[in-house]
Amino acid sequence: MVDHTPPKLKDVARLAGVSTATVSRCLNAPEKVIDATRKRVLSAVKELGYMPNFGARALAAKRSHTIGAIIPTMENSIFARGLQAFQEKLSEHSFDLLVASSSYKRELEYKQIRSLVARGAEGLLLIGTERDDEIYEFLADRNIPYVLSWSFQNNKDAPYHDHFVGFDNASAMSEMTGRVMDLGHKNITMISGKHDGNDRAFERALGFKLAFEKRGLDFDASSIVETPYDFGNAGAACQKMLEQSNPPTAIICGNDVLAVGAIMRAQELGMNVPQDVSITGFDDIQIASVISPALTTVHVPHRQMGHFAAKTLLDLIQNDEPIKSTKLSTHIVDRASLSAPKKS
Amino acid sequence: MVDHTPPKLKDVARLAGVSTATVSRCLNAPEKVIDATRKRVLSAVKELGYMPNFGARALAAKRSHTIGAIIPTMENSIFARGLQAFQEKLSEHSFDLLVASSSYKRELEYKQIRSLVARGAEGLLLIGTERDDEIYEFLADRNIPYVLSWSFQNNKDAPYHDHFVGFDNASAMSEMTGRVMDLGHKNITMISGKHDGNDRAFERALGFKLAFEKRGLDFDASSIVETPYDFGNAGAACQKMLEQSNPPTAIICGNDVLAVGAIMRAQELGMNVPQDVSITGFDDIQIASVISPALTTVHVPHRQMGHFAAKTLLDLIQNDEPIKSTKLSTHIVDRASLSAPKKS
DNA sequence: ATGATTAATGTAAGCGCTTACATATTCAAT
DNA sequence: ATTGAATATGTAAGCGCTTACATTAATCAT
Repeated sequence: MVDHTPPKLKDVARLAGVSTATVSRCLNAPEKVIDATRKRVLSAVKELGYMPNFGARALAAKRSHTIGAIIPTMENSIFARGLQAFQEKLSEHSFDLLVASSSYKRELEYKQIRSLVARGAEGLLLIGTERDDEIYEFLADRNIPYVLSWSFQNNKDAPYHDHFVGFDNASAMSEMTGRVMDLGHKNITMISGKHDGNDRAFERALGFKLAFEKRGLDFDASSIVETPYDFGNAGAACQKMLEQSNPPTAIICGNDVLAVGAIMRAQELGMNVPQDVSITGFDDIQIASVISPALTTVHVPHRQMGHFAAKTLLDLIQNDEPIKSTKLSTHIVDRASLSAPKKS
Repeated sequence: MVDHTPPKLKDVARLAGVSTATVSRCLNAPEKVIDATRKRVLSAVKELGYMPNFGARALAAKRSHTIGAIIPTMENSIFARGLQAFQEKLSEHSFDLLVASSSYKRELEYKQIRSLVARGAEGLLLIGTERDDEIYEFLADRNIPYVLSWSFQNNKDAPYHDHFVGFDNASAMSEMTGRVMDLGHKNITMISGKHDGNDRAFERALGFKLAFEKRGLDFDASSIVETPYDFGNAGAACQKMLEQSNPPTAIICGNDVLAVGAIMRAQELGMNVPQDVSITGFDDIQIASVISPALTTVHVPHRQMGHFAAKTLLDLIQNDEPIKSTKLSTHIVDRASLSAPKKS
């Protein structure tokens, strides 16, 4: 029968003939231990297959080497990619990643924030800004660093305004809308993701509106329709728009999934994209280049965002650097789903 | 200045006028405490905003309420979906999820397995079987439950043969290959993912071969080419096959990403899929239904797998049920990329 | 050589919980 | 009332580490 209790610090100390303090130092501050003893200790560690107990270590040192992330869902590839990059960077610095998903539910997110903090997360990655002040106060009270990602806002009054590692959804969408207008489209509508609890969706819709205002054009609020994040709903929204008496010549979508849903439906309805109707996306995920016609969309540097977010958090925790937002840039990827409207 | 040290169990006890033991019981075994006191304690907890310290709790109770998952990468949507489902189920049972990604690197995976165990993971989700016995021994030694997912094998000698929650890659692929043969294809090749460290890829290739053997057909090993997991490489492999003197009428791909890469390249080369060449996939991810022609592929119940894996692990940990494999079933989704070969 | 510094190691006091065990309280049955 | 079992609560000993402080060894200037 094998011994089922893992070796402890004390066992290592005994085998190496030193005190537990010395073993601990070997592991956490090797420079404080003379070469000869360190070698002895390390070989004892190896011989016993010793691994420090996390709970004990966290308790004694008040450090967990853990960072938490709460994302709406991993199934959305934009988050998955960012999270992957985030984790890679953390791993480089031997931090572990605790993941929770909120399914876009506000209360669930709060619960999870609290839970991760209670679990000793030394920092948090959060998506967007839509949450009660209470939560930001909680984080501030406990002195827990956090970054807000996939967003960027300039509201200097907000308690979190310097915590962004993201991009400006509104101006990116405004730029895309401007591009569409420049091609001569006059009748443009938008299929937007649900705004509730999702400031990215809201900001993108805002950007759409901004483009009209910037050019002094009339903006009709009913040109935006909100719909859940999937092909079917986007398709339905698209069909409704196309079947109006005065159908749009361009439909701007809040993200690539909606855009793909729209394209597929438009094609099912016998329309030609982009000749009959142009359709644009946002995010530049894999399907954007697979769909035919390939999707003209806004490229978002998801991986870069994950890396930066990790770096920022690590700097805050390890080097005590002050928090500071960083704004990443997006750009439009020209593909085939957007063209000038046909003359008629 | 606000108080920066969080409240402790002792503070709650003092405020409620009870001992720390009673508070602890209120939180962990409420039925052992009389209603009146429990109410008093809970209101004290709320008033102070108390949350138990994870490290201390883990240390004292020798329980972490944490399960670890090591997946090749979250960027692959098949894993992301499964992981999401896995996490949801864990969350229902108030277990937290610790995630690490191995980037398909064996040594990295070992390191992470050890690290997660040291962090007190009470169970582990692992992908596939390709690893040294040493690791399985380590897990057995420490008595750490684990499940192997995305695979299913019947090798009764393997130390892990009863730890599967997955599906049989080989027979699923054999079935798909059979389907292609039934349509009359004689010259069939396969684009496979890299086998090294990836038993799923290996098993799928094996299934391809099995289909030939099952029908007593000659199998030419050179009909399978291994290629990295991306559009470009799949496209290159596809092109090479198509430019042979005797090109295949059907190309079976080890997964949907490879299949999509192949389809796109075939179309670029001016070929018509499926008239000139049929192409099939495996996994049934989102792009499979977006690509044109829509991909005929093997549907894998990724979410179901995640749920089951979580359930299995939870049963092992909480109810001490014995480990037992469960085999999920896959099925072929008929879409447009596969048809009979054209007469010539 | 000698005391003063500095470097290496040891001693032991927690970190904030859980839980076995001891004690106090309740309550049914005599 | 009295006893005893059952129930509720309290006491205090760890859990396995880190680290301030004490001690000892090594180094150095004089």
